[in-house]
Amino acid sequence: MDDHQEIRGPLATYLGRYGLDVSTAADAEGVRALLAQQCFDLIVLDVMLPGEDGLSLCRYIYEHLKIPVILLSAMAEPADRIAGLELGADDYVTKPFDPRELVARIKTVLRRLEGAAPAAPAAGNGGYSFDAWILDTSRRELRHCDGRTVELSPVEYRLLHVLVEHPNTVLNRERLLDLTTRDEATVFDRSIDTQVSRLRKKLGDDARRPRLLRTAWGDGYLLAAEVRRLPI
Amino acid sequence: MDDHQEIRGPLATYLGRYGLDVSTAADAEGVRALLAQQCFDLIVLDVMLPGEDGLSLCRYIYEHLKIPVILLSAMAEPADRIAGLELGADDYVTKPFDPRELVARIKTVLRRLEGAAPAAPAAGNGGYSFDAWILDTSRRELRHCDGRTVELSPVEYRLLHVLVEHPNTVLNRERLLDLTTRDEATVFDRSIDTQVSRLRKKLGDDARRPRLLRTAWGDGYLLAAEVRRLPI
DNA sequence: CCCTTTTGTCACAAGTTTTTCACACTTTGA
DNA sequence: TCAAAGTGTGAAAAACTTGTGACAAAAGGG
Repeated sequence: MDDHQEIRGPLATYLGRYGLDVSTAADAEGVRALLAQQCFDLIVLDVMLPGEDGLSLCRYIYEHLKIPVILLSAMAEPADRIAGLELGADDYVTKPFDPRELVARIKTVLRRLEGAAPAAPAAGNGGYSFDAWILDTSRRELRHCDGRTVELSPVEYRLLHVLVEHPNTVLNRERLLDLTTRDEATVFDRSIDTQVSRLRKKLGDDARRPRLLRTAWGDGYLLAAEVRRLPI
Repeated sequence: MDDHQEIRGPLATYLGRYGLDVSTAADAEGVRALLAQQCFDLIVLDVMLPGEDGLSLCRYIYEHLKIPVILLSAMAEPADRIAGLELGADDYVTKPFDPRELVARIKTVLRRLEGAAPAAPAAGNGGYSFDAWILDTSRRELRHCDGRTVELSPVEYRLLHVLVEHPNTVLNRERLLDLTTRDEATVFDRSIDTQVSRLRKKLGDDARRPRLLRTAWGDGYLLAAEVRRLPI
């Protein structure tokens, strides 16, 4: 996750040789896209990214995902390093550096984390990520991987929650209504359509050609996405 | 725990000023003596000690005591740092260094540990920090990071305390009432709304678009912030 | 290709829920 | 006992949600 291909490629290869499973991205947006798709144990992040600042991304990761971050930077003053560490980074390595030292520092961070492993299950159960979205079930909000959050009404939230718990599965209207409406108020089928429409709009899904919240003609709807449960 | 009195003294004083409780020792034997007497959260260790090597002491501490260690050393080659980290050190700082960076690294190591550990609940009565605020539980007051303090009424204080103990979690009115009212006086739900409104005003939160004390429509309220327990 | 069925969307209104306020009642401390 | 601060209450206002019906668009079947 460095901004220079010349560094990023070889570094990834090098880390891979140490038994680490590595993915790389060119900029903050790429990192967020990766984060939405899979879980990571640790993130190595260059402070100088094109576009969004590495530091702001670091803060986001610390606050929302709790994945350890090691910051990389060229010519960092002590003040820069302090700022990075106080933002939630777990280490700060200044370029140029010996790649073996980076490996050692990665392992040190991971070692500490494993040692103190049993993460408290108490505070909320994290959430789900799918496509470029994160449904944060403890905060009850929907966040895009670019950082913006989208407000969801109670029914929209419940609807998305149901969909996300049954991804790639057709859910008929009756089922969706049962799972969505709180009291057994008799509502007619079509109200779900409206809610789907509203949700699609918030997800940026085009109804003509929906990518995520697809229509199962004559049957119901389904969320077409790979959903991951997030720890936290 | 540095071998030079000229450094050790001032450094201890400096660290003390950051709210850290510090003991010092001149050599490995002194460290071992201290370790036998009391518990430490973290040890800062100079590699070049008279007598027993700092590295061997570090290994001992890692293997037997599991107390985090930050190694200090003058003119360390990457190979030295790697060796130190692989021996179980949690960080390795090369002299000369900015003392503020050392403080930042100490806090980072401690934070990493706290986050993973099951966090002792009762323990300290220090306080909590969230957003730009500090809730001082020993003084029962709310301070902004710009220095000004805000007076809280008893109920406001209890409400904020509850929220701060369950951050990023939706708490319904019933729950908030249970945790907020002292005696089981039957109070109706809506009184919480009033208190929330009053608290929001003091936190400078706009009710139209609350940033911190958010409304979970149809459910309750939640504090949307990263909360940290403060030591002291 | 046309007709029927199903779905998408919109504005609107009804219904809920929340916010805020003044006021009365209670507690606290001098 | 009195004043001052705190707190619950009810009501009114504001904000927001959500079902509905109408109509447009799309899909499927013959």
